Amino acid sequence: MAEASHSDGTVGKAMDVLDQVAGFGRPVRFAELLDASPFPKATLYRFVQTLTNQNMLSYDLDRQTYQVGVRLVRLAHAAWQQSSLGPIARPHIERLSQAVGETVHLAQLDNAQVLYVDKFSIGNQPRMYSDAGKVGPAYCTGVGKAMMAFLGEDDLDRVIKQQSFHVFTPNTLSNAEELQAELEEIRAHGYGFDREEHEPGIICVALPILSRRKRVLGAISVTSSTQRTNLANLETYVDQIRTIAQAISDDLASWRFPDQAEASPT
Amino acid sequence: MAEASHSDGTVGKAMDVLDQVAGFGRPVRFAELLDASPFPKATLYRFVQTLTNQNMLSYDLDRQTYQVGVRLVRLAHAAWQQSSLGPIARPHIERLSQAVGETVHLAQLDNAQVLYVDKFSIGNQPRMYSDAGKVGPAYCTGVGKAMMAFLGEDDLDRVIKQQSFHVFTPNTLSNAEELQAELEEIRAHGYGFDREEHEPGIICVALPILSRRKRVLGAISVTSSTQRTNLANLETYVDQIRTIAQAISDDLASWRFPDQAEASPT
DNA sequence: CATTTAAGTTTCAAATAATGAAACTCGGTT
DNA sequence: AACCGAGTTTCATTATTTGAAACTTAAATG
Repeated sequence: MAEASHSDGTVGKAMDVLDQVAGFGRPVRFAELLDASPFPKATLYRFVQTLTNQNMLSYDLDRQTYQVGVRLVRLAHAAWQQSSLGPIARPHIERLSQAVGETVHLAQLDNAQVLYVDKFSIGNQPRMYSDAGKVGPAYCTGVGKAMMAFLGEDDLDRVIKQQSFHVFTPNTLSNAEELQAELEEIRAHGYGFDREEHEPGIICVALPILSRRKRVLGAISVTSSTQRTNLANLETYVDQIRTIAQAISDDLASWRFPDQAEASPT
Repeated sequence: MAEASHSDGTVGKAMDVLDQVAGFGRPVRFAELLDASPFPKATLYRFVQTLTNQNMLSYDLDRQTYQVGVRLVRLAHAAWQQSSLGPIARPHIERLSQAVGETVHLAQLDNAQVLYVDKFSIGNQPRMYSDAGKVGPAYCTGVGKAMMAFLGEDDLDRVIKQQSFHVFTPNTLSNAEELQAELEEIRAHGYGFDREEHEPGIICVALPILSRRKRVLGAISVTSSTQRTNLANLETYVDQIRTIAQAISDDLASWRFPDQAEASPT
């Protein structure tokens, strides 16, 4: 699952351990972590101790398992509010979702992955953290490709190198060349599709959210299923989505809070 | 705002820096951090660099400001799902909220503070991360007092020591003795109120969620305003809330995932 | 446009903290 | 009673962190 760079000393390593625990997605024993860890026993042990002290992990005495700690929820509250498009975009995507009668996703790039920052579904209430915070592959999602298409050359190269090109469906793009060609298309049209590339039956149309200086801030998609609709029909939403994307970008700029880097470092 | 223990080496210090940035609640310049930091310039500088590399912070090149990074949102997604009552409790509190027609909060203890893990309001859609992840004082909220009342003696002592006893309203309990007396009451009745102790006009009734072994897992409250209702009326919900609290506890136990420590460490 | 000042960045030897092999402890087996 | 595996601690070695000071911008001022 491609851990981050090992070049950041002790703190970087500790963050890798955090990721590792989060990756399990369930309470995990020390020995399980050890098996999957590049660190020797004593070293890993101390990391886990430290992180637990810090409430970044929590330890279940009875079951002797570690989990990601609640301190992160608190920090994430700040992160979502400060560092994401979430709070600014929310009213817009809500309006869009209601206008088109489909599910709308808002995503940003985190490392080389798509991070879903918000979602508005028709009908059911949004599921708090169970949707926001989710990550997915960039090379086979509408939002992922829409963002990649508008990255600068260096960033794009780095991001492409980090794609796994795992094949999920018959339509999944399976190598960098196919992806590059697709991105070229998207750049030309200004929008892109997900043609059941990640999940069978799930399609979407996506547009990037760009800053004034044409930096990639995020992306919005309108998602549906092949049962409900088709690509040609989704394409009719493009103008509406573009308007919303523009509105979000404008809001961001005027809320004195614009043009954040996201989608660059390391 | 009471940083964590300084006893955890490099990683602990780095986490303190994270908290500090999160505490600002807005993009912040290096110099601002430096002013408020115990660390010398070069040291703080390197921390901020490292955290930025790690995507725990993000840096806005144009404005030269730091913010909490999106990687935290990803981690929090895992934390909320794994380490909180959130996913298990959600259907229950939704049902409760609809039954009583009032806002329901779900909270856990994080350090000595109340951390709101979920919320269900009547009428309006929940505001994702803007509610979940919020923290508040324990000594003057219904959920806070309900949890404290059922802590073990050692834990309780530690938590009380960390309360600030800031006076928000004429009804705010302003010292440890008053609080102890109130907790005694709550222990006797099995539930507690917030009598406009935190915000004028806001009242609630709260019950703890206890594990089989009587450990404090969290708390639920039904919140309203003095305009809409009064304490006597809220009290009529106690049985319903108790049933829900019990149901959450049972679900937790059967989902093989129970009795986590939360509300102990440091 | 030369000068000052503040903010941010880099350096480097000394001080400190991290490292990990190995030894130890403690339940639970065989 | 010896064994085993999981978890924990030890300690000399090694590598990282530390922070005062020097340096580099970039902007404000005379």
